[in-house]
Formats: sequence, C-alpha cells, structure tokens
Amino acid sequence: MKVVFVMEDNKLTVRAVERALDIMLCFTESTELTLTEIASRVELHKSTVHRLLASLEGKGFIMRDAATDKYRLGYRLWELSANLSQEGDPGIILLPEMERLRDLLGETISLYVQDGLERIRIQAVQSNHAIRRVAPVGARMPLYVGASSKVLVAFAEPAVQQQLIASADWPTGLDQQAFLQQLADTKLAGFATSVEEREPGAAAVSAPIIDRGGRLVAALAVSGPANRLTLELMQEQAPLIMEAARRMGTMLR
Amino acid sequence: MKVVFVMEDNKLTVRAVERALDIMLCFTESTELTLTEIASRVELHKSTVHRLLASLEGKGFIMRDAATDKYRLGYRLWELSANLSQEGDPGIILLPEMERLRDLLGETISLYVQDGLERIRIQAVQSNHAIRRVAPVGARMPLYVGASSKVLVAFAEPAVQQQLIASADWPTGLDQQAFLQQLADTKLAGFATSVEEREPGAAAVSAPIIDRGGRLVAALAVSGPANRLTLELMQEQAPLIMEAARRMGTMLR
DNA sequence: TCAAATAGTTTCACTATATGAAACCCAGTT
DNA sequence: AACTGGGTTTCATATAGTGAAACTATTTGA
Repeated sequence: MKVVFVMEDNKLTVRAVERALDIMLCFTESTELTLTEIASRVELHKSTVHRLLASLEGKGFIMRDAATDKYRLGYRLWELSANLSQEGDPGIILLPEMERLRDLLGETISLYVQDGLERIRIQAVQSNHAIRRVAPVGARMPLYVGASSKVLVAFAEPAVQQQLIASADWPTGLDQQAFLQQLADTKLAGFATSVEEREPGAAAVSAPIIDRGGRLVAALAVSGPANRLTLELMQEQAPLIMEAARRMGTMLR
Repeated sequence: MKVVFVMEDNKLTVRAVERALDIMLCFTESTELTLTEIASRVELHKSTVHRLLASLEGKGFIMRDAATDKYRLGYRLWELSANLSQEGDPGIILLPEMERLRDLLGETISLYVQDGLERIRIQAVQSNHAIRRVAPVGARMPLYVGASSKVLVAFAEPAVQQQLIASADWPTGLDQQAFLQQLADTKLAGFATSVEEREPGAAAVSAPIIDRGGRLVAALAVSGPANRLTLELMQEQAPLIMEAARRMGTMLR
C-alpha cells in the first residue's frame, strides 16, 4: 500500500500582495495601529511590513494619523467604496459573508426581513449536511414564532414595534405574555433562540443586522435540526453569530 | 559644466503591491472590467494581471460577477470603509454641524482634505435647492483651482506647503503667480472664494478647519450656482462660515 | 540627566519569487 | 475549419522582495 500526501498549495498568487492585503485587513478590528502592532499581527518582520505599508501609503490606501503618527486606513477607500455602492441589496451584498459563516458552522444560514405582520426569508445558503432544513428564499412566515421573529420585533424601531405587538392576532392570550417576555430577553442578550417553535425538530439562533445608521435591516439566522443545534450549543455560538451580524451591518449603506 | 540627472525615486516599496493597488484603482472609473481591459489600463501582461487579480480575489478585495464573469470590487471594501468612518473621522463627527450650516445657508456644504497633489471630497450634505452642485463623496479634484484648494494650501504646514507649490505642474507660469497671490490673500482673510474656476456657473466659499492641536484638518466649503452665490454674498457670509469652521475644529481630536 | 527601552527606518547580501513570453483551453464568430 | 477574444497554466530567468542587523529618533524611567 502506498500513501501519498499531496500538499495541495496550488497557489497562482503573489505573496507580497497577499501580505499587503492582510495588513489592510488588520484594520477591520482596529482603526489605528503602529507598525510593530501590525508586524506582530501578520507575523512578519518589521522591515517587511514597513515596505508594504510604504506601498499602501503611497497609493493612498493607508495613511498616517497626523497627530499620533499611527497607521490608519486611507482616503482611497472612500473613493472606491463610493463607486462600489451601486446595488444596496443586502441579499446580494451579504451572500459571501453568509457563505463564510455557513462554512464555519456547517448549518443553514438565512436572512429575514420584516414585512407587515410576516417575516420574509430574503436570502439563504444551505448547510451541506444530509439532514438540513430546507425553506425557499421568499418564503413568508409568521412574526410571532421563531428566533428571527423575536429579533425582528425586539430590535424594531419603537413605533414599529408598538404597532406589531398591537396588531398581531395572537392565538391565545398566554402566548402573548410569553412572547413579550422573550422580546425583553432578546433585547438584553442581543440574540434569540428557538427550539421546535415553528417546525418540529428544528432549532435556530438569530441576531440583528444593524446598518451604519443604526437601523435594523434584517435578522441573520442559523438553523438546523434540534438534535444537532442544542440550546447549549446555540448559546455557545451566539457571540460568534452576533459578531458576524455586526460585521454584516457595517457593510450596508 | 557637468549636469547630472539623478532620477531620485528612492522608493522603499514593493512593486507587486503597487501594481495590485493600481488594478484596484481601475475600478474608480468602471464598476466592471475584464482581465484584458485591466491589463491594458495598467500596461501589464495578462498573466501578471491574472496572478495579481487572483491574490486580490482570494482576499475578497475583488470579486467576479456571477453572471458576466467580469471583475468588480469585492465586499471586503465595505467592511473596511465601514471601519474607516468610525469616531475620529471628521466626515462623521462633523456631519451634524454641516447639516446645520446647510439648513442655515441653504447651499451644499462639503468637506475637503488634501491628499498628495489633489483634494478629496470626504463628506457633503446637499442643498435642498432644485438647482445645486452635485459631486460625489470621494471625488478627487486638482489642488490649484477652487476655493477649498486655496484654503488647503494656504493653511498647510509650511514644509508641506513648500512641497505642494514646488511639485505642482502648473498649466502656465502666469497662473502660478496669481495662485500665490491668492494664497497670501487667503491666509490674511482666513477664507477663500472662487467663482467659476473649476466648473462654469459654480461658486464657492471655503474656510479652514483647524483642530485643537493647531493642525489643518480639512477645508469646509459652501458651494452653489454663481448667480445665487455672488461674490458679494459670499463675502458677507464668510464670517459665519469661518465661525462654523472654527467650531468644527474644536470638536476634533 | 543619562541609561535603557521602544518605535521606526535604512542598508545589504541572498535567493526565493514574481515576471512575461509563449503555449494552451474554451466559446463564440466568420 | 480557421479565427478571434476571452481566461489560464507552464517555465526559464534575473529581478525584486526578503529578514537580519545596523542605525536613528523618540519615549520611559530611575
């Protein structure tokens, strides 16, 4: 028997450029960094980073703060991103990010928006598991069950929220009380979970996507079979999902 | 006599990175480009561009349109430019003040910074008039015409100012003299005006925004059609604008 | 006030690595 | 079939990027 390891590094790519881009990506977490900070983050020698930064600075992608002399992102990004924002459709823009999250968690990722007294699934990337939830993009679901519903109502503008709560036709009086309590919990925690609320055997975690203007745009949801997505696991993953949702929010207008 | 040309471009910089960035900058003019289009714009071989694009694409700075397969800017730029405009960024901090000034004067208010031999419009609030100037945020303009250019050069640090004046390629010798005179006037008056300098039918007043450390941060500009913004009116409004700029300066850093 | 540490910059020898020519693939056209 | 016009891969070559180390400049701190 013969075992062959194939070190599949089929990179048709330019190392120096990738390094430079990694440097830029440092600024997704911090707005201001010193050369040595950057060097340690990207794990490169000071002098290398210095040269790369000089190139980035020369083209205006990085600038140095006049006062602190630290490095920060340059004006060229305004120029580019101004040109970039043609289609402002979150369903398109956020797709790559959703795919990344799917690859990370392995479960189906969906995007819901509130429309009237319903929520609409405007985008989804499917889990690769054999057993997975399947719901079509465009599907409409009620606004008083499910993790993403809670998020959509809990983080809605106050006026909208009032209306939603007032005009929903609740199945029974009891459910309403429970739902209101869950709204408060959701707002506090920053995310919501649901286990077999709408569909038997299904569970979901959801977090709000808030744009730069502070407006709720959509609810990001991770959903899967309840035996895989236990309440415990969902709570463990919640920070990760909230962070992903936050980052998605920054990508929107 | 001996004449020696020293082609002193002592660049401590990485060529591959600069080329990659040049590729990105192609997308300030077009939103979608093919590989060969890019190759001809940056004057490099297809294969070289292909490799650079692969690197950019791998890091999400460039993506390919699902339908046309053409190259376009990637979602990473949203992420970055979002982080760019956090606190500390005059474009965000001063926005409310700019809106107030707009409401007061009724004209378009812009914020310009100097970058190399250009000025960049980093923020703007539009006039509500039907007839108004429209220029996108991120637009780059030359540094030797327009009210805000004069302000940016006149109030630049001496060393920077020297360089700017030295390295500008002046259209004619005459213009330079006039410009230098205007710089002196600007410095003295504390503001600058322009009437149909860059665009026919457009006029502007501009005053420097100086932070608490005494550094020039940006030029605040009020612009509109020349028949509404007469020279007389602009001079009348100048003290108001200078005061607004002064107050904005105190808000920074 | 003078060490000592820290941050940034430049130099330099070495070879890893980016480069362009050319070949190649794949769809559409003519 | 030959041809055009996109994209991709291979490959020999020397260019150009690399990290160590030396060198400043600035800050800390004793």
